[in-house]
Amino acid sequence: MKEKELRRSLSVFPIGTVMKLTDLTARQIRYYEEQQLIQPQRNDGNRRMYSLNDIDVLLEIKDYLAEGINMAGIKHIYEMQEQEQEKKQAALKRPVTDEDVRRIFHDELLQQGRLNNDEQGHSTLFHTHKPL
Amino acid sequence: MKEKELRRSLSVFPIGTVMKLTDLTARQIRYYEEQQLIQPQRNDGNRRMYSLNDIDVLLEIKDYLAEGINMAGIKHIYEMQEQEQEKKQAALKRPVTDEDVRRIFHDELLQQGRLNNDEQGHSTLFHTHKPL
DNA sequence: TTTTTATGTTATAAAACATAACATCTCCTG
DNA sequence: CAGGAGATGTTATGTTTTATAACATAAAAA
Repeated sequence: MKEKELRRSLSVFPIGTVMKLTDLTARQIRYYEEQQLIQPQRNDGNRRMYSLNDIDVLLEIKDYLAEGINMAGIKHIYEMQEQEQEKKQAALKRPVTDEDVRRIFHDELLQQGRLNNDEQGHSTLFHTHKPL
Repeated sequence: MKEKELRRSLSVFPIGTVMKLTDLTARQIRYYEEQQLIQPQRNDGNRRMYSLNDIDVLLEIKDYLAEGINMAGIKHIYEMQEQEQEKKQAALKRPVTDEDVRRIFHDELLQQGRLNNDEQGHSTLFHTHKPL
C-alpha cells in the first residue's frame, strides 16, 4: 500500500487542471496555499504542480466552506489531523504498551466518522476524496 | 468498474508532465500522435491534454521500440487490439449463441498474455501500464 | 459602522506549448 | 556505396498559461 501513497503525492497537475477538477478559481487555490492548507511543489519554471492529495484537500475545503466553516476552523481541523498522525507515528517508534493500544484504539473510534466518510459519491469527476 | 475507466480517460496532463512521467521528448510524443497511436484532447487554448490511458500507451510504445519493433509494427498491434474490442462489443449487441461464447472464450485465451501482463513492476513512477 | 475575510480583477513578465520547417542519424535496399 | 525512408533533434515565431502583486469589494465579524 506504500506505492499508492507515493502516486497520490506526485506533483503532476498544473493549476489549470486543478481549477477544472475542483471548480475553484486560481485565486482561491493560491489563497488556500497562502493559508498553509496545501503546499504544492514548484517545477523548474516556478509553476505550481499539484498532487491528487492536494486536490483531495481542496475538495474537502470546498465542502467545509459550504458547511459554513471559515478558514480558521478549517485550519484547526487539519492541525488536529496532523497531530493524530504524529501520535500514531510516535507510537510506532517505541514498544507499544497495552495502555497505548487502548488509547489509540479509542482515538480511532472517535475519528472514524470524519475520516472515513465517502460523503455518498460526490460525483466529483475525478472522484477524489480518497479513491483512485 | 465503469468509474475507473472514466477516470483513466480524463484528459488532465499537459505535455510537460507527460514528458517527465514517460521520459519521452515532446517531439516523440507528438510524433506518436501523428502516427495515430494516441489522440490527446485539446483544451480551450489548443493545448494537448493527456489521460492516464494515453500515458499507458506511450509507455507501451517505449517498450515496443526497445524491443526493436518499428512504428508500423506497433500500429499493427494496436489495430489488432481495436478489432478485438469491436468484436466483443458486437457480441454484446445481439443474442449470444453458444458458438459465440466458445469463440470469444477462445480469443480471450489467446490474448491473455499480451493484455494481462504487469511486466513485473516497471517502476515507472506513476506505475501506469494499467493500475491506478 | 469599521475591520477583517475571502475572493474578484487587472497589469506585467516569464514559462510552457503549438506549429512548421529544416537538420541529422540510422537502417535498408538496389 | 549511394540514396531514400523512418525517427528524432533543433530552431524560430506566435499564442496560451501561470506567477506576482496591487487594488477592489461583498459579506461576515467585531
